[in-house]
Amino acid sequence: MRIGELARATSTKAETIRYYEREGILPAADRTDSNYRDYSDEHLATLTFIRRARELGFSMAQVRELLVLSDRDDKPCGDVDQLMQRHLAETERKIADLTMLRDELGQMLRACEADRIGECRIVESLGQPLHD
Amino acid sequence: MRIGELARATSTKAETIRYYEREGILPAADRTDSNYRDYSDEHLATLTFIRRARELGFSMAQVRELLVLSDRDDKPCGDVDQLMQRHLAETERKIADLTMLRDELGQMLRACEADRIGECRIVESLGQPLHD
DNA sequence: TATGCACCCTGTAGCAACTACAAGGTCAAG
DNA sequence: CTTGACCTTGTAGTTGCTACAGGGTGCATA
Repeated sequence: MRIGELARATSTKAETIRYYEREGILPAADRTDSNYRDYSDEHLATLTFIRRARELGFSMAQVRELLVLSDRDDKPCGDVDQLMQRHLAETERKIADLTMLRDELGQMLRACEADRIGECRIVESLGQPLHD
Repeated sequence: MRIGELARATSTKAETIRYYEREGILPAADRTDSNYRDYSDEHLATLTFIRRARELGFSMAQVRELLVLSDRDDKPCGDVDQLMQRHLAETERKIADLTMLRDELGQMLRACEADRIGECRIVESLGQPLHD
């Protein structure tokens, strides 16, 4: 299949596919006589894998690792599992951070509401020093 | 104060401060005879504001807006409030996304656990097509 | 006075992970 | 034979910094 078809099949832009090839994350495709890229079903599977992992928040470097691990038949589970665990922990940290952030934003907005008669306090509260 | 002192006072790298100046987000400082930047307390207040807003997840463009709004004395509250509301909503969306992600990662890991005797299923489940 | 060291200056290039052109080649339909 | 959709390469832009390189300044100490 040509790059456009692969792009549609994986909800990926053709430019992104070429970028993955340049980065060595997706193997280069065969070429037709007119120099068009000609992808196989294996390419489709690999790109699907890459996009799914990216969608799950894995970095390109992590996707690279996952691809190497998924290629090995000998007990890859331990390594993959570890990568997933680490990623899960990081995701939970992000959620916690964003939740604190949300609470802080909510507080600021409520402070503003409560202060309708007087002055808006949002701007002032943004001027408070950082809490390291 | 010189750039290093301002940097320490705001937990910001000097390079970042110069970057903010280049971007026009922090006003240029006076210069000493030896061409060193010489910052005022107002600069300190503005940079504190910027860093706090960035820490709260506002983009540079949003910080720019906030700075303009916070400079106006005439009822800026409505506009600031709206910006905050939008940012809050976006933050909540991100939390929801990450929570789904976390659940999915957790499921994959459990599938792997349950399958110790057989084969690891993480790699396969990563190969599933994307859910648009 | 010399020297060392911390600090400052400008300018440029790099990071992640794409995205968006520009300028041109290919192919099938009408 | 032309139109339009597709493909090619190469380069530059995005966001928010960060990291040099290669030089100048300011102050304490030997």
